[in-house]
Order: sequence, then C-alpha cells, then structure tokens
Amino acid sequence: MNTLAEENYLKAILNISFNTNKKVSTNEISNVLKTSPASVTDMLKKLLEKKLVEYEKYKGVELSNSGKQYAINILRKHRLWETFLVEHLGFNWSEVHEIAEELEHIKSTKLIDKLDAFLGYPKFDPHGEPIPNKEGVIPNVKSTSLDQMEVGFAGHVLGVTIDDKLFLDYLTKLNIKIGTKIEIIQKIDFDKSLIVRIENIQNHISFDVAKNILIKNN
Amino acid sequence: MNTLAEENYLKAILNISFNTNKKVSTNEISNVLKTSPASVTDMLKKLLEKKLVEYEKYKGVELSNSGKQYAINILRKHRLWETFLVEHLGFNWSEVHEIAEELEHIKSTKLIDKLDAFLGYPKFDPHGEPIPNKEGVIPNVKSTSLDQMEVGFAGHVLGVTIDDKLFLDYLTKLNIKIGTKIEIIQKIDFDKSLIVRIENIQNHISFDVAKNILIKNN
DNA sequence: AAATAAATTTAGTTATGTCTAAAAATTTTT
DNA sequence: AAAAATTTTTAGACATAACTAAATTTATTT
Repeated sequence: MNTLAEENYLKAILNISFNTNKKVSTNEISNVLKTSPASVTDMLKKLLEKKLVEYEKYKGVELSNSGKQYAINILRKHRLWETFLVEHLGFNWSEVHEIAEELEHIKSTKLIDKLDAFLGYPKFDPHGEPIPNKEGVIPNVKSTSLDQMEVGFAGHVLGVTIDDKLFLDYLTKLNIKIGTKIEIIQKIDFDKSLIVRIENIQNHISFDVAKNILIKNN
Repeated sequence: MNTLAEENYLKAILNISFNTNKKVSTNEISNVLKTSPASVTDMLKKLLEKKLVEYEKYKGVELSNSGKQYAINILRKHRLWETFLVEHLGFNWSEVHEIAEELEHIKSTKLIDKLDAFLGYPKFDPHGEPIPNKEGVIPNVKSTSLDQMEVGFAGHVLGVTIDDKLFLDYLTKLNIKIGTKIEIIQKIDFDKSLIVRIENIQNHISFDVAKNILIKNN
C-alpha cells in the first residue's frame, strides 16, 4: 500500500502528463505540489524503488504501467466522490474539489464500486471530466477548447479543464455551466479574448478562460 | 488541526472512558491502539501541550472539554458514515467499521452536516449506537445488556456495543439484528451463558455475547 | 514495611517526508 | 565552444510518530 504523499505525487505526475505528453520534470512536480525540488527528487527515488515510475536522474519521470493504473484509480475516486457531493449532497461544482482531495484517498475498492453503482455508473463528473471505469479506461470524448473555435461558432459546453474555485465561481457568475449554449460573436486578435453570447447576454471573456472551456467536437 | 495519529488517540481515550468512567491508563491505550506504552506516553505529552487532555505523569489521562468535543465529533462522523454505507450503498453491518475508520477523518464540517441532512438526521447508526448531533450531544437511551436480564424476560434488541466483524457476523448467523425479539429461556450459572429463543429457534449464547447485546430498559 | 511485581516514563534509535545550502549536470546564451 | 543560467541532485537537518531497553514510580505481596 502507498502513503498519502506517494499518492499525491502519482496524481501530480498523471495530471502533468495529460497536458504535456512529455516526461515530467522535477520542477513541474515541485510547482504543483508546492514542495522543494529536493523533496521531489527524494520521492522519485522512492517511487522508482516501488516501480511506480520510470525515472532517470536529470532526465525526468513518467508513470510505469502500474503507477498509471494506480493514479487513474485515484482520479476515478476523486471524480466519483465529486459526483456524489454535487448530485446527492447538494454541493455546487466549485466547492467539491477540496473535499474530494481527501475522499480520493479512502482505500476500499468495494466502497468505490458500490458508490459507482449508487451513482448509476456516471461517465462524467460535475465538471464534465470523464470518470475512469473500474478497469481504468477513461471515456474519450473529442472536445476542443473554446478558444480554438471560429467567430460565428455556436455550441454547447461539454466541460471544463480545471477544477479551481475562482474559475468555477466566475463561470457561474457568467451563467456558464455544463450544457450552456455559447456563441462566438467576435475574437480580439490583440489579446486573443472573445466576445461571446450566453443566454442572450454578451460577455467578454479572456483567452485564459476560453482555453479552459471545452466544446463538443464533431 | 490535529493529525491522524492524534485523532486516533483522542478516539481511543473517549472509547475507553465510556466503559470505565475512570482516568485512562497508558497501558489501556497501548492495548487498544496496538502501540507500545512508551509511544503512548510520548503522545500524551503532545496532547497535553495542545490542551486536548488532562494528564499527569503516572496518574492516567482524561479528555479536556475541547478534546472531548473533538473526539465526539469523530464519533459522529464515524456513525454517520456507517449509516450511509449500510442504508444507501448496501453494505451489511459487519463490513462498515473499517471503512468508517478512514472516512471519520475527513475534515469538512459542511460535508458532514450535509451528509447528516441527506440521511435524515438519524439518531442511531446501523449497530444501534447513538449518533452525536452537531452540538456534540449524544442521544441517551436507557439500555441494559442482555446478560443482566432474568429468565423469562422477552424484549427487542436495541443495539450492540462492539463493532467487530466476527461478532456481528455471528449475530447475523444467529438471526439477531436490531429489533429482533429475544426471550431468555434459561441461564447457566456455571459459565453465565444463556439459552435464548430467537425467531422461534433456541440458541445457546455465551456471556461474552450477551454482554454486548443491548436491550431496551424501561 | 520491605520486597517483589507491574506499570509508566525516559533515553536513545529509526523511517517518512519535508527543508536549506551547496554541488553537479544540463540547457541556453553569447 | 565557452560562459552563464537554470535545473536537478546530494548532503545534512528537522519534526512526527513509532520502536526497544533501561530506569523510575506505583501497586501488590509477603
């Protein structure tokens, strides 16, 4: 069995990999986990020992097969708990991340499988993120971030790519949630910001915001 | 905020106090937590420092007011989670203790209050144990253990006092659950065991078993 | 009330996971 | 291709929470 700290490192490596597809650097991990690079090196040695990662000094790290399965299982637990919190306990989507950060470390497999059944085997969490199944397979939906769509495009929000309270509260204020129809009215070349129509109201959103909103891709 | 280890010590002290009403000894704690007495001494010093216990060298320990509130809150979380696991996820009463031992350490107060509401503010958990409310008040039901009842007594099971898989599985085999009617047919003086009737079937149960079954007391 | 036994504490170690400062390797710039 | 900058690792410390062995205190016998 792995410790809390080990689990958090595996999770961090998986998350960084999703964005970069390259080997993960010591510094990236230390930024995500807010620890010193020296601590990261220490932990990578330990994870290598346990064969949860492939790691060579100065060359970066990636998850081994078993490490990846382990990390995906944590992600599965995180997203199932978030779904429970929103759909059954009445939390809103910006509140659940922190609590799920704790719940994702509960070990019982039977618990998580029963929770999955209780929730009706959901494929997506309250942020539209895919929930890995028991076998670690992540449902694949082709999606594009809003910033890549052209002026004139109109479509529905599929999900978001970050689970940050400030971001999600801002979206809520803009009346954006999963399924919301968004139309691109204009794109500002200078700062890549967008003027969009949501529920018949025009709003000006930054590139950073658009980048983290996912739209269905046919 | 207190660590996992600290929480487990507070919990252990509370549990022992329920049975003894005296100051709790180092040895008792080390037995419950399966640590060495020396480790217990170390931790008691730390808890004293934090004013969670009243402790004098060689004289035993008891919870301070704040320590007691803290420990009761852990108990509240434990019992609410057990209720959720049995009533909504379909676990049986002998499986939930271990999982609740992990869930009870999840910190969010908002989570536990919402869970409480979701469950309909239950007063008793699946073992018949009272669930402390948000204010730390524990519902008080007068109950007597089965071993203290006389021959000829007939009544209903209110709950059990231990949360042990072997014990609960045995009760299930005997067809004993909460609400089950039990009649005392005979008491064996030699070993204090009892012959009882449950659902029209006679069974011979030991003193140790009877001691841990609670009966309503008028 | 001594002597013995039992319980508890102290002292000294260990493993985990963190840190800072310094050294080494890699990458980027000139 | 050297020099400079950045990244990463090593070395040495520290806090937590555990341990064993030895010392001390308290409780029980005789």
